[in-house]
Amino acid sequence: MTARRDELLEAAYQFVLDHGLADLSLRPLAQEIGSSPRVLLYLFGSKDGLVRELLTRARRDELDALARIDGGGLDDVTAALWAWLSAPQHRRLLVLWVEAYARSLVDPEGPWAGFARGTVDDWLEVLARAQPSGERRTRAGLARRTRTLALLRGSLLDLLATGEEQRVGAGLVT
Amino acid sequence: MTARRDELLEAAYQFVLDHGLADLSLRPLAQEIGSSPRVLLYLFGSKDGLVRELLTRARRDELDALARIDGGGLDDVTAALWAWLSAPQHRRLLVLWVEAYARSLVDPEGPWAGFARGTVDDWLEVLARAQPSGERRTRAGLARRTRTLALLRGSLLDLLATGEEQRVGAGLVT
DNA sequence: CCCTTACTGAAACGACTGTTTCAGTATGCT
DNA sequence: AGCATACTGAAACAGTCGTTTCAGTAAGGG
Repeated sequence: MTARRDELLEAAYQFVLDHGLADLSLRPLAQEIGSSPRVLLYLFGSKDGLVRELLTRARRDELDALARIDGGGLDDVTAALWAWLSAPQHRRLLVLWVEAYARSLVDPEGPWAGFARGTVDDWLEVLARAQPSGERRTRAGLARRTRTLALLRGSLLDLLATGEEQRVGAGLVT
Repeated sequence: MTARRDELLEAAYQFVLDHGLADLSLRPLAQEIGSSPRVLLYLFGSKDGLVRELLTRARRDELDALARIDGGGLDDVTAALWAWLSAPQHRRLLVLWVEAYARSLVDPEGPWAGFARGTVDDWLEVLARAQPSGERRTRAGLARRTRTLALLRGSLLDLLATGEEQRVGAGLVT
């Protein structure tokens, strides 16, 4: 059911990937995706409801990518993750990701609540699965995947700001 | 001259540290700092002008901190930088920093234009000064400080989301 | 004393916001 | 046939936004 809802959510998601969340407002969005504010409110309850679903949608893209990565040790997984993070076709998603992350730091209320915290856990879990089960439960193992996560995300921030894939990539493998 | 201007900018800066940039609007801001929209517009030209100055003000705090750090090799400087980044009293500033960073990624127009790019350069330069002049100009040297920067910033993102200073700190020194 | 400079108050302007009200249509089940 | 369910359009609501207009005060130098 609610086929139209899914369809509009997908269209809105594409719109948000192009324009960001910060200045999102219902009338321009509705116009672009061939709908109306009235309908969006009917289907999603409120603007916050819509934004919540958009973030869930974005998280799904992220989790799908993470799920596709398996096998190999921590270094292999790190390389695979970086390949995904640095792919040009994912840039829009990752910028949206940074925006939502920032927003959830500033005010813990609202639709983005818990986004930053949740995404840390998602990624740490993926990295944990890449560790031998012996190392996984040690304090050193936790430290190592925390470090790996920091390295990946710091590199991502750099890449998104500068676009210098070569320099950033070289830093990662050093 | 324009003593009142400096005074109001400082007050507005404190306000923004508490409330973020995303929902900033003139009337509530003016009320809180004992001014009026009229005066803010007169002194700063426009809201964008005010935001520009606020970001410049934030960057000054950042650069002051960076300037106070000197001496020692790259590892010493990294430790000193992390001590500053992880200090609780800087958290508001760093959340504001992430917000401005994200915003400048989403739309390159507006007052935050170039913020992300500029801050990468600021930090890379500080790290470069911590490298022996021999290493500094090599490709490997660039890669190493790029990596260090990524590590610091990725750790910062983690810390701001989770507050788990111990785990994140352990990841950094591993 | 006058005139410039710095600053301020009150009110309005037009544009926009999320949301609501009231009205429908079209489809498909019973 | 009847009726519920899903969806939609147009218009209005009350509020906020950045900015402008018109008005003024207070201080300091010539």
